Amino acid sequence: MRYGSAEIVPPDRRATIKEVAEAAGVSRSTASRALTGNGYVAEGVRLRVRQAASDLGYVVDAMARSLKQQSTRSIGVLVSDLRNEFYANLAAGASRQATRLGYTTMLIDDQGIPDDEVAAAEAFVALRVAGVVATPVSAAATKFLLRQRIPVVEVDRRFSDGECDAVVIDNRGSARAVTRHLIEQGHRRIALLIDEDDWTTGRERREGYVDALEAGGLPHDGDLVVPTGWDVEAARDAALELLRSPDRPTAIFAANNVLAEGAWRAAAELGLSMPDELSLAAFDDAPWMSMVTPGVTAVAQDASAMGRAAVQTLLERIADPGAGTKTVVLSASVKLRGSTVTAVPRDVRVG
Amino acid sequence: MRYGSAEIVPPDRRATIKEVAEAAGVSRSTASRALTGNGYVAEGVRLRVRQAASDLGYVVDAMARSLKQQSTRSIGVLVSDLRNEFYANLAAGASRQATRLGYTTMLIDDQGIPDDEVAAAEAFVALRVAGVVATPVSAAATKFLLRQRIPVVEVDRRFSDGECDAVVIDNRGSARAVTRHLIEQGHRRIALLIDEDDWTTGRERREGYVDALEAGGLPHDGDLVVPTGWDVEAARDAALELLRSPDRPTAIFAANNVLAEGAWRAAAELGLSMPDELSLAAFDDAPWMSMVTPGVTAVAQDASAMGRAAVQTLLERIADPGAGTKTVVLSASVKLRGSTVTAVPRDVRVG
DNA sequence: ATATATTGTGGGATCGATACCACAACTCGT
DNA sequence: ACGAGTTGTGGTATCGATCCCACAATATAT
Repeated sequence: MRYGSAEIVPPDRRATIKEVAEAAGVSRSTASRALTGNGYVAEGVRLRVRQAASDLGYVVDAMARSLKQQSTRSIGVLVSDLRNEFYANLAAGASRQATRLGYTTMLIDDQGIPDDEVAAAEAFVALRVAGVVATPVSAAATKFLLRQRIPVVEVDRRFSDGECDAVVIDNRGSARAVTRHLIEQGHRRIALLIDEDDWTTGRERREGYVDALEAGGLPHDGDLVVPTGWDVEAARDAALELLRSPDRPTAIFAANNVLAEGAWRAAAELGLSMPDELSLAAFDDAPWMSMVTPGVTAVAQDASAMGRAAVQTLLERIADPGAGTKTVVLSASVKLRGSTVTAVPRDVRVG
Repeated sequence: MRYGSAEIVPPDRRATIKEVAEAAGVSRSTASRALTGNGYVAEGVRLRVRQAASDLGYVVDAMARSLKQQSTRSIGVLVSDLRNEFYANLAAGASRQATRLGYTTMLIDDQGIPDDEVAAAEAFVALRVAGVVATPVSAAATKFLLRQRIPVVEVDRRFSDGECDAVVIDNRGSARAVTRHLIEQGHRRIALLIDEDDWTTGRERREGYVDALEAGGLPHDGDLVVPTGWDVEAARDAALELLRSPDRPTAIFAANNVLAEGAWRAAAELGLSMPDELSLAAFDDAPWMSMVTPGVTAVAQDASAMGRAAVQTLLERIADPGAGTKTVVLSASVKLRGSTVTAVPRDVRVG
């Protein structure tokens, strides 16, 4: 872009609406109306202002705007670990939906650390976000946000039941369905590999597992519920110990994809062939589960859809702050694969 | 929290510094100094103000602050597809580093769409971010941001060479190393599965591939460079066709993890055993590559470290806008696995 | 005792955009 | 020709926090 022979150099200060107004020969009020479309402006003037704005490379200052308007078009998204694809997909779904609906997203990864979660909540308040979508790791952040009158939607798990909206899947029902499937395959000793009991996810998955055992008339053997750490190594170690014991289970139900990876590695290490020597089922489908041989039976949750639904719910709440809280329960499907069956039937849908 | 017998209800308006000042019996100026720590405040007064702020649940309005200060403590992160774990890890690394250094992150997923990328850039300008980290899909967004005097760090690939900082890995060298490895395994017909040539990533990986062929005295057969779409399906189809041809290659080098998945599925479908009937190597290590049997040889880039380095570079640039642009080249390692070798040696480091 | 630092506080302008209100110019019906 | 309505524009206060500057009060030096 050249004017005469001189290269255009951008000014060192950004243009303000005042400069746009002067360039167009109108007042700031008129310029504002021309650019935002709120209020009367003659067509010719509107064009002149638009042209001046574009010439000057004017971009509205969202700070000044939202300071005046006392509201922002941005939402906060708080997830526990972006490197875990479940959260990444959730964030992607939320972010895209927000963009689609004209909101910008402030994303914070709190690494599952409660203190960081509260710090993130404070940052969101400082930024005056219109609302927050969070996968909570404690009740503190949500409480803090709600006290500040900022709408919150809890996703995946609940810490503030009834106090805010939520988007979850039917953990209990899905866990029950998978466990029932294992029972139907003839298994009598089915272990549950689980990392926590404090979150609704862990608790409900465990309840579903117990439900199915009871419905199937199987004893609920406490030794078969194996608590473990949250990472692959811990899960692998726990699974190794479990599978080396004399009365080892014939099937393992891993409560999430990380634990499933640990179990898978343990089984591979011990040379146990699936599904005959050991069956494995997981909560949370992950790409590798359909890449390995045999594939791993898993409950597939659409994390991206959860993110979308959460943003949707949040914006409805923003539009109507007075409405009663609601919980959206999304369905999940069980992907049957070679780790539990020899002839693989088509997907089963639950929830 | 109860006072007397009445439940405390939060006020419907958020507290401002003026209210904090009044509660503490000081002026707004003093309250500001007490809270920010800029300027003189008597110790007793500081405590009184802090207490008042905490009682009122005061949280600073970042909008008002940055409007006055004409600067923000937030950066923009622009990635192409959060569902792709490469970008997710990159974003996680960037986000965490930013948080660590006292910045908040605005994350946008532009889905690899140039128009969305430019829209995202405009949103960043409106929000007056201090800088932007981006995996560019065209030159437009970066140019726009630079014209607005907003520092940009391009990550993974370059569109604005020399005009801004960048963080990349040694694509050419890594591709050369992998291809050389395949040649050393005795392969003479090595196909390159690649989805694009317009980005520095694709171009350099291809150059590295060609380098190695030439160095190994092999003919550079154009038919062995297979262009394909960017998704798994397209890659699988291309690989299927390639592997069904009468003079099929004995090795495939997939230019990224998505294409590798397509190739893997194609090989599985055709029942080709690895590494004897077919060898497969990939650029971009993904979790499934170490879960499957045999494992897939791959160039492992530390996406999280790239994100960290990008934020680091960005903040240095913000601190010293006048310095010459720099390009940070991170190293990558080649993970040798069963898809190319029978006895698996330890990792080879390149770059 | 007076001059000079030091310590501490408040007043008021400022950042950029918006939106209410007043008002001007013009159209139209009677 | 006059009042009522429509169309269009500008002046000004405002959002919340910061920070420069003036200035008061006290401490220290000469």
